[in-house]
Amino acid sequence: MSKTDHLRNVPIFTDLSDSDLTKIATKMVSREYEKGQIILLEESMGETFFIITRGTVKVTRLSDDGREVILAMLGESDFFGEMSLLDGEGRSANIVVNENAEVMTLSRRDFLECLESYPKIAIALLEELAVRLRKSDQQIESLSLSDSEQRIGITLIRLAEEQGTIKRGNVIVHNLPFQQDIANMAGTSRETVSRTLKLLEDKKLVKRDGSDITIYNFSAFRESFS
Amino acid sequence: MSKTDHLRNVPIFTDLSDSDLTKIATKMVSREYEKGQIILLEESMGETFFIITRGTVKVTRLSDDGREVILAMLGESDFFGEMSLLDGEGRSANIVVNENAEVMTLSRRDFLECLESYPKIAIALLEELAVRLRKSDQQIESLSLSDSEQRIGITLIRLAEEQGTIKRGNVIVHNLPFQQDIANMAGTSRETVSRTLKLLEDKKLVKRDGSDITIYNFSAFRESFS
DNA sequence: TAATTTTTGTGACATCCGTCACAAAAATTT
DNA sequence: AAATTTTTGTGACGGATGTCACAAAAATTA
Repeated sequence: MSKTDHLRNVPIFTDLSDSDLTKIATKMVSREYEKGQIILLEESMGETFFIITRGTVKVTRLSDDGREVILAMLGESDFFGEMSLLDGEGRSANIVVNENAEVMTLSRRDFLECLESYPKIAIALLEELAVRLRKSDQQIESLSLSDSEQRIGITLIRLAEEQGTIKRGNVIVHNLPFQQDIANMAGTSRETVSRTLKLLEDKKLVKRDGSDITIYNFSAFRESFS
Repeated sequence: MSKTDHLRNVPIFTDLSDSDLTKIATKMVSREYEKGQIILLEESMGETFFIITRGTVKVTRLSDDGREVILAMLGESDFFGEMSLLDGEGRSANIVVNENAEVMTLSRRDFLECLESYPKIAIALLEELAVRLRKSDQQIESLSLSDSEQRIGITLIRLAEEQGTIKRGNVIVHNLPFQQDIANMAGTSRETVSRTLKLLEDKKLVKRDGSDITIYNFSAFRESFS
């Protein structure tokens, strides 16, 4: 798959013509990272825009005492690094490689140039940020109002919507993150995740098989965790 | 204060020339709302962009059982309604008038037209959304990792940064929201807010006087609630 | 295969904090 | 000023859930 092809799959670039895509692609540099590597820390400051072409990463924040919050899991065609580029502030989150990843990078200069030359990109990016803001709002609500079972259910839904495959109304998520990561996404403890997953299985709402999980009757599942 | 003057204070419009501002101002309509009124519900869907010219509003989400989460408090020169306009989804939050408010509105059509005609607005709006996303991320972290005392402290900091006045290193916030609202911002209960405010006062970190509060040594205060 | 490390499961316990109840205080209305 | 409503303060209580401890299972390495 060529650089141009990868770009075409990225929401904020879909509106562009092939020739424009190619023009941008030539400015991008490919790079690989291994599981566990921290991508943004090495950069002195947010100076780069990244697009994931393979693998997955965690967007995290760390407290002083080492506890981790996972704000999002990103996969192929997702992008990150745009925030610091936009508002000039330093990084607000770390990016930790979850599954060996390949990314394409664009320098600050070139990124901002893109925004100015292609207004469509700016508008598409606005849409994307709006979507993310919406998701953040939902998460704030669920952290504020829901108990741990609901928050874990909602986390499963997020994972399913991002990387699940549908099969007759059920959704299968392969390679579910470790319980510790699910806990860090749901704002709870690893032990509670363990107990709750078992609970959901007892209720016949999900079925686990190794690192895969099947969510039965996904739309009903989503409904019940509103 | 004229419409144009109001516009000039709004971050996303500051880069524009006076003539451009006036052009936009003519398309805007002023409107008043009273305390307690819900602004967006009456609109069938997100079809309007709002700028606050007086008063304050709460951005909230409501659960089915009536509990409220306050995502933000907005005041003069802040704006809202842009999210639905950008991604076409329905409202994700309600706007409740906190203190009698006057707003200027722009129709969907005109708003999107602005974005296309003035790329500077689009880029400034991107910056603003980036800032909001950052704040959301911080809030998600604090809801995930902090205990109620810290969350309330952080909420006080948010309020102070938005509407506080500095006096020799201390910050005074006038018209502190009700404890119930602080609780809904901090993701805790009203009773816990009552007890915690007293605790902070006992620790000589703040001083209350009616509906005003003084935060002593604000930078140290902010530091200690990181 | 064996050894080691990582991940998961589960009991016991303590505690933070939400909820309920009601009184005091403050603000608002009559 | 009196009455009413709203907001705040505070005790008591229980339960959800974080933490600790350790075993079992699974994955990885030797």
